Amino acid sequence: MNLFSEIRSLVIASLDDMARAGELPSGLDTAAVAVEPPRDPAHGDMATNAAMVLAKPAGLAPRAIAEALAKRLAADPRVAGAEVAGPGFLNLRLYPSVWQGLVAGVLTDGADYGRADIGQGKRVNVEFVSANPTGPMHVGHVRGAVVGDALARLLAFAGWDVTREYYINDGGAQVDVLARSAYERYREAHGLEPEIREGLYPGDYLIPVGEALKETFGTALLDKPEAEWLVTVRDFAVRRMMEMIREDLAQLGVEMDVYSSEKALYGTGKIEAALAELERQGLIYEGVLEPPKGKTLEDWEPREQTLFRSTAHGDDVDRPVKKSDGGWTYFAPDIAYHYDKVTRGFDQLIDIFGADHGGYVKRMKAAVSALSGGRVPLDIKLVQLVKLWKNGEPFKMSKRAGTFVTLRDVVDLVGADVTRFVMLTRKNDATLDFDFDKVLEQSKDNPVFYVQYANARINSVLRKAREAGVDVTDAALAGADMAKLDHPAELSLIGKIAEWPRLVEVAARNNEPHRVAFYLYELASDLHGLWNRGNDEPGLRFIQDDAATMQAKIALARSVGVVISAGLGILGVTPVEEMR
RNA sequence: GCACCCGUAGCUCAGCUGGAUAGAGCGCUGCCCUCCGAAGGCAGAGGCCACAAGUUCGAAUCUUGUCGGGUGCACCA
Repeated sequence: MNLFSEIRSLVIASLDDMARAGELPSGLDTAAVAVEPPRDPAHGDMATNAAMVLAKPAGLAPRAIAEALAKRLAADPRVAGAEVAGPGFLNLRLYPSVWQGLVAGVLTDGADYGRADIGQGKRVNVEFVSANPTGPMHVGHVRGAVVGDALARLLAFAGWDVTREYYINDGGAQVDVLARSAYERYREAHGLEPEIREGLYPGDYLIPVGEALKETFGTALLDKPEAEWLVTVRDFAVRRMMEMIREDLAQLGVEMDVYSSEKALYGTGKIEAALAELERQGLIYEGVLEPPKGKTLEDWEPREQTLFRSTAHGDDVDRPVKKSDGGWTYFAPDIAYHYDKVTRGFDQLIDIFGADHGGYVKRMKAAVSALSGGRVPLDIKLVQLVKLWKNGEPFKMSKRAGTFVTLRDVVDLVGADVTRFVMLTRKNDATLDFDFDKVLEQSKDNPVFYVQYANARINSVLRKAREAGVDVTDAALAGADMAKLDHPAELSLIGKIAEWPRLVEVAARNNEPHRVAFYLYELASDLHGLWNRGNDEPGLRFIQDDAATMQAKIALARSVGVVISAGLGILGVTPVEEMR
């Protein structure tokens, strides 16, 4: 059930007819022909730009095409009117019965209403969070986690085969720091004074790791040189951190399909294989980089390094893949990891990065472009900072971690549903203010509440109707006499419902789950608006004396509920039945 | 110095991958509130879409430049 695409099909078919009749040249590209809801309701129900898009390739005046197209469209039983307007817009009005029929369609489709197949089953890999396994997740990670997960749900709803993936950075120096920090806690567990030197991780969350080390290894690791315990303690601590992170993610309702390890790339030939592929393409060479201009590097000295010619794929400078001591740079395993994703057969890759990694985008895209021969597009979404506020002041400190606010701090204070919704009330590249007081406020300017409240109201009238003896199952409601929904305010609400499938497609095509949150707010607003009008105009209330009328009104309310549930499902938010 | 992101109402932000008279919430002004479900409702004022050129039937949206804010810039992930 997608009214806009149905009418678009009608427009395309009519254009084909015109071509056959010689009114248009044949073989015109109609890809840019759109059927959209007009901003101004006075412009009818739907507008198409067909005439303007085709005017130039057809060599005809837009208004001439529009006139001819209007004539054909007007012959369709769904079309009540087709008028040419402005520079060549074609405004369509549909018979109310078409809109009314949509309500039944929504109730029949149920949770599948709005589901799209623009992904055509293509395999997409969404990599997100990928927090270092050195501590609990903090707010900075939360937004990335929510955006990534909601995007994954959105793409699945739009017809992609989605894999959610977490890349564990367990191969670098920071996990050695973790090991040393955990070792001090291990000593502490044995009653020794821990030395949390500068540069180690001071958080309390390592205390239980120290205890666990003591339980597992007893005194065996005490008073030994670092070389003897480092690997053991590191692997142990990383495993514990990943367990903790999984629990953190579970608190948010995020579940990964795949965890990939950076460490697992070393010594397995995977890095060498990825580099060999680049080498084969002549993209690896020994060279010396220019020092960055305008930035003073006191210890700069020209050095010959192994470089990846990323400039051949759109980067600004070539990037080193080997350090001067011969070891891999951090970029090398990342190349290998993305090569791995490519070879696993994904048609499309998406990375969610923090905004501070913006400088990393071009080189990563260059690598994927080279390694996939340009076949696999990589989209990188940068997620901006979240500023926390509480009692009108910036909220910075955590009881748990000492220096940063953790995911659990946030979820404990406001709950997972509120956290998720609020994280999606800005587009990903805009900074977001997260005010602990505001997000719990029960008012119109709190979108979470406003949308949930709409759903609660819908459930409320459903309950009342059920008590009044109306069969409120979707199947029964779908059979209601929708002709009763003839008020402009009701038809306008149906119009909003009709936009849902389009919204899903646009949001998915742009990888922008926040659009769903904004749409839900608008939909809720329209429902509340109709509800409020019912205060003055009893005829617009959902609860009616006449059973047949009530059934139709309830069907409308329920169809809004269907969309709210589907939309919240994409955001990963549970719809509430009642406001406490 | 270079790259990327951003600049839309007093404030916080949407804006459909180029469409018609640019929207929402807050704040402000004026009315209304014994109404299915309270946590308000209706209406109004408020804009050179940072600025300047360009592309075309048409630009907040695309291109270039300027200004302003943020982020990142061998051998740390």
